[in-house]
Amino acid sequence: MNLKTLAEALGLSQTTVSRALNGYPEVSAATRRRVEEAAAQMGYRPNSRAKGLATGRAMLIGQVIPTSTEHEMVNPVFGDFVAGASQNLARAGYDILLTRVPGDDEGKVYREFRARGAVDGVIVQAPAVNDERIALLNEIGLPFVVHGRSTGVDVPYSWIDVNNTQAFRRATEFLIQLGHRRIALINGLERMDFAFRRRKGYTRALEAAGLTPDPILMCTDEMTEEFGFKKTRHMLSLDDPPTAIICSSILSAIGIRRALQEAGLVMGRDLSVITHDDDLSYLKNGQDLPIFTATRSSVRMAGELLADALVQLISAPDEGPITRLLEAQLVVGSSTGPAPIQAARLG
Amino acid sequence: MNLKTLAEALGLSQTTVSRALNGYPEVSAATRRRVEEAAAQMGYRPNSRAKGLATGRAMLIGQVIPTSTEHEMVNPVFGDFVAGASQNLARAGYDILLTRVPGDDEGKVYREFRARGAVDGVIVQAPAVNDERIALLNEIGLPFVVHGRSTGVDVPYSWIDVNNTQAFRRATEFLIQLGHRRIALINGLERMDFAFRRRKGYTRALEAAGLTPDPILMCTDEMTEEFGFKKTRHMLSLDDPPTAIICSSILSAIGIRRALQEAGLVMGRDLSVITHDDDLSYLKNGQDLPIFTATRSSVRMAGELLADALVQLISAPDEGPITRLLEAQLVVGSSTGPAPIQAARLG
DNA sequence: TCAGTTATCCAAAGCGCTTTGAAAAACGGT
DNA sequence: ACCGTTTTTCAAAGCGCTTTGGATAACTGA
Repeated sequence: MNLKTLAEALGLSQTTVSRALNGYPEVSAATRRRVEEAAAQMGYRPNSRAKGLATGRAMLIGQVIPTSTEHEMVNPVFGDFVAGASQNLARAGYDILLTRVPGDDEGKVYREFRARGAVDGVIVQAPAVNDERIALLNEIGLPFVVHGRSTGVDVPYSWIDVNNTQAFRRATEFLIQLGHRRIALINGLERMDFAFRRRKGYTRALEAAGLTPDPILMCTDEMTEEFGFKKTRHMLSLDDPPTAIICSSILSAIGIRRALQEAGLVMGRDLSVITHDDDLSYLKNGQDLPIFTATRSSVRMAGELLADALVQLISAPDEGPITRLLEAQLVVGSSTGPAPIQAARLG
Repeated sequence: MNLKTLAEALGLSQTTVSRALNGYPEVSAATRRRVEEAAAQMGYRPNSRAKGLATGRAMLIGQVIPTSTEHEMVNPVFGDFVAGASQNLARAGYDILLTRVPGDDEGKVYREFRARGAVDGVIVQAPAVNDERIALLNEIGLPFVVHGRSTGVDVPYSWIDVNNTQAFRRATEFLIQLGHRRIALINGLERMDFAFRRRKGYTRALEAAGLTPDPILMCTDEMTEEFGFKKTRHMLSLDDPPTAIICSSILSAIGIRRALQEAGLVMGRDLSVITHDDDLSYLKNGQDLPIFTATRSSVRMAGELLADALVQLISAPDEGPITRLLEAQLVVGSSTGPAPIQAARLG
């Protein structure tokens, strides 16, 4: 069923049928209804590629699957993010074109997107510090929104980000107020912008309280469960172990919990833990009674906001970049408590 | 840069340039190289939509984001699955078209895919028992491969599945051999085919050992961490609590661990746990020293296999359905051990 | 040299839609 | 009845590619 046969069946021209279905005013109400009914009844849908070719728009948003090159790990927030994004993109008639990067060259994919006219815009995930993708996308003129920011890039671009610095600063302050002095940081890869900023917030809070950040208590890697486990186990074996840990991912926080369990320690009493919580649908921290004290920010909502921003950017490219900074919520659970007495005295 | 300008720049016809780039024999080696070099140098890429319109193929595979309608939860295996699938699809020149289902009607999306010619085939996730999507896709003639099977559907269709029945039967037998008699099942939603089959395997093993499955020890829901936690906590409070639990997801198994920790019990000693493990990249169970004894099957590899199968199915639709049953590996970790003495005696 | 192949290239049609520019029909006012 | 407007409809061009059916050029062997 294509436009031609539908038009013939109705005894109308393709022009009229097309206009009737696309809401143009140059068609009588009666004809429009007749066309719409026939289209619905015959299950007519305009061919995507033909429509795209004629209009010059793909109605597709490009999205590269965010995998770390180190361990081929897929970002665990990807599912929730894309669910949020595609929900709002769908409202505007867009679908997501998902692709994987062969090797390491995401820029190549973007160039190809552009040259092939495959997508109308892209969402950029997991920006690094000084991320070179932003300059590239600006250069080739493909509309894009970044999920996060990139420290060191000072050309204007559209982004939506969580205030990571502030979130981890507050979390650290919270622990300091509870009497903690030895506070560890189990962070993501610090060439990633979010991790870089979280460390900054952590460090600033320590320094503001007159504490010196201790390199022994700071580590950075891919945020797996195992990473949290191993690092915690190691830190507990130190001469002067931490009384609290701040962690960048709930998955690693689960690893922390496992290490504590193994050591026979009670989380929240013997050692306090605060984690960032992306509010993943399959790993809820609990609403009323959170397991972990956490800096919470829904990644799914971020997906929705990025989708809206990108749609707007595509429809009005000259209105300048869209930026939005989201504040994470500090939710207090049972994983934090006052610093153990002796530790507080020693500190 | 389009074909026309490229052809003009080369002083050739569009036909020749197109043929040169697509590897047709009717073009001299010298001309071909000249064309290829110019195309590379000028960054020419054929427009996706124009090419698709001319060839009648979209070079896109449809994929609906697998969210449960109940809790809007995105399937946690989705990221790894799609990473595997898109890797192998990319090799054959396909990208993934990702879309969300408005409301609950996935069939509507498939019909639209077909009518719009938006995709060349689809991957069907999370089949239920008697899944009606299979009949629909057969009816509308859209090539598809199912990730899993659907008990009760007896028309032929292509699928790739883990042998869930066998996996859970073996896991249950393993526990029985360790002396366990009170074995609980924390399962996924049993209208899902995989959960239905796992329960079958579990039940069969019990019955083969002369044990009667106890409804009190069987529960089914969305497989979150919290579900594992709450159910375990509840089961531990029973008069005759289980000495072992079989669980359908490593996330829920983590919840089980938390409940045990809370109750002051040691996993593997006081209570044994076996979980299914999809070998998620962000939640590794450990290779040499697995945390959980598990029935392991890589969902990423499943994605790769499904991609290959679908590509083949599209290129040779008449060769009949492709089916493949994968055996899960039983890996023994530290979460299982002999049944506690008194429980074994009582049982 | 010339007819018969074969290698090489091309003009034009077609994929299914939108959209421009024009024509036909309907309308309103005199 | 007639003319100027407005409403309604349409034919045809164009989006950028592939592919069919020729045409031309370059080789053969006699």
